[in-house]
Amino acid sequence: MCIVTEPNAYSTGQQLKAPVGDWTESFVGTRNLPRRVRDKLLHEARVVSYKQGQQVFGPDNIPDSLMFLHTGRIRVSQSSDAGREIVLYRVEAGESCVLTTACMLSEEAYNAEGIAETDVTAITLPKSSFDRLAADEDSFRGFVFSAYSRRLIDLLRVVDDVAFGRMDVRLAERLLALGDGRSEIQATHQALANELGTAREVVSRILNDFQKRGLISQTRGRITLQNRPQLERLAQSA
Amino acid sequence: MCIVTEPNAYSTGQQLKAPVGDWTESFVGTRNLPRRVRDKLLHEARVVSYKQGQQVFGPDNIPDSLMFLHTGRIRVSQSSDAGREIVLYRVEAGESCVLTTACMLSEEAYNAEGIAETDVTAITLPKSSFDRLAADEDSFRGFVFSAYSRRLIDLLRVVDDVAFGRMDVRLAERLLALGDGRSEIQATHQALANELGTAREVVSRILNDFQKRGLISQTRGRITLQNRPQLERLAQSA
DNA sequence: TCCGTTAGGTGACATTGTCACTGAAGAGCG
DNA sequence: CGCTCTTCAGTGACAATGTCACCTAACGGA
Repeated sequence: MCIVTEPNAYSTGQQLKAPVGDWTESFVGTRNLPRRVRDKLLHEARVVSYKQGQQVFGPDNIPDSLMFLHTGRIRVSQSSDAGREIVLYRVEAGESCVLTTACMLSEEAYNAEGIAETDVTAITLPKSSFDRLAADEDSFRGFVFSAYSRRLIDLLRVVDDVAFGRMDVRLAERLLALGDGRSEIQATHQALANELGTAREVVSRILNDFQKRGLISQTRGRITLQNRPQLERLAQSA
Repeated sequence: MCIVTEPNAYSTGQQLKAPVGDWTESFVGTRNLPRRVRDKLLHEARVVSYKQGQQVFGPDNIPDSLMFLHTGRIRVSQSSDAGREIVLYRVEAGESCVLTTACMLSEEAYNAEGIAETDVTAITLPKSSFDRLAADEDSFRGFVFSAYSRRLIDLLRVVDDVAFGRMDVRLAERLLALGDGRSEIQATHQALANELGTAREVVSRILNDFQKRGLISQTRGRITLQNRPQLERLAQSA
C-alpha cells in the first residue's frame, strides 16, 4: 500500500457529474429499497469526486450534506497544533462517513480531516432526503446507526492503542495492515509516524531495530517485510 | 467531587420499579412528543436503578435494550489488560448512553464499562419501541443522532489528549473539571491516574510538583486547589 | 553533473511508564 | 489508648517514548 501525503493538496473536491451508474446497488442501506425510492434517490443525490490526495473534509471545510463513499478510500486523521498527526480510521467503499454527519448534527468543532487516499467518488445526500430516508426506511436507518457504531468502536480501539499500547507492537501491526498481504510497503518513516501519532525519530529507531532483527529491510520510502510470522507474533502481543 | 471506586461492586443493577413520574419530560428527544406517544412510552419502558459504584454495563454485561439516563451520572471508562484504566466520558442525566446501543447494533465486542458514579435511575426501551420511535418521531431521531455525535466528538477529544497532550496539563485540566467550581477534591492518586490513563506514580510526581509550586495542597485522599488562576493557565496551555 | 529537496540517522536530553520497594495515614478493635 | 491491618503515597532506578538540533544520504530535475 502507498500512503498518500500531499501537503499542498488542500483544494476542495471537484463536483463532477461523473456517471457512476446505479450506486444504490453499492450500499447495504439502499440496495434493498423499493425501486421507486431508489430512483428518487438517484435523482436527489449528487455524485462528487476527489483526486488522490485531496482533502475531502476538514476543520475549515465542513460538508453541508451526508456523504457515502462509492469508490476509493478516505483516510481520516486528527492533527495536533504541534504538527503531529494520527490516523483514526479509514472509510472504504460502501461505507458512510459519519464524522461529517456527526459534525453537521452537533454543530461542534472538531479537528479531524479526511484525505482521499485513492481517487474517490462519493454520493452526497441533502439533509432533507437523509431525514426522509431515515424516517421511512428501516434498512437505511439501520445502515446509518451501524456506521456510527462501527466508528465509535474504531475510536475505542484507537484510544486503547494510544493509551496502553507499545509503539513497536503498534508499528508491527500497522506494517502488516498496510501491507495487506503484500510484503512491500511504500511509506516514509514520517508517514508511518503520522499513522500512529508519534514522531518520525521514534519510527526510525524502531524500524532500525526491526531491521537488525531481520524482520524487515528498508530503502528510502520502501519497507519490505522479511519475516512475517515473527512480525505477526510481535503484533499479537498487544 | 468524589470519584467512586468500588472494585468489588460488580453486581448488576436492580430492576426496581422505582416511581420516577413522567420521565418523558426529562429528555429533549421525548418531551415534545404528543401526549399519546408519551403515554405509550411510559407504558413500554422499564425503569432500572443502580447504586453508586455498581457496574451499569461492561464486557460481560451487555444490556439488551436502549438506555436513557434519568437521574445520576455514569462514568464510562476503558481498561487495559495490564490493569490501567482511562475515563472516556461521563453520561449525565437527560443523555442517552449510546455505547450500549452501539454495541447492540454492531454486535462487536468492546472493553469499555460504565460505572454508576452516583445512585442512578435509567429508562430502558425495548429495541422494537426504539425502532418505532426513531422511525416515527423526528425529534427523537435527532436526539439519538446527536447523542452519537457528541460521543464521537468526546472520543476525538480523548484521542487528541492522550496522543498529543502533556500529562501535567491534562491533570490540571482534570482537577479543575472534577472540582467543578469547588476547591476540594476527594480523589486518590490512583483514581486520578485512572481518569487519565496513566500510572499512579506519574500522578504522584506531578501532584508533588504542583504542591511545591503552591498550586495545590494535599492530604491522603483529598486535594485542595490553592491557586486556581495558575492552574487554569496551565490547563489552557494544551 | 550539480543543486535543491526530501528522507533518514544520531546523540543529548526531557517526559512518561514500570518495578520494587518503603513509609505513613487512617480504620477497626482489644 | 495502643496495636494491627489495609490502603494510600513516596522514592530511586531504569526503560520507553518524545523533542530538539543538526547531520548525511538519496533522489529528481535543470
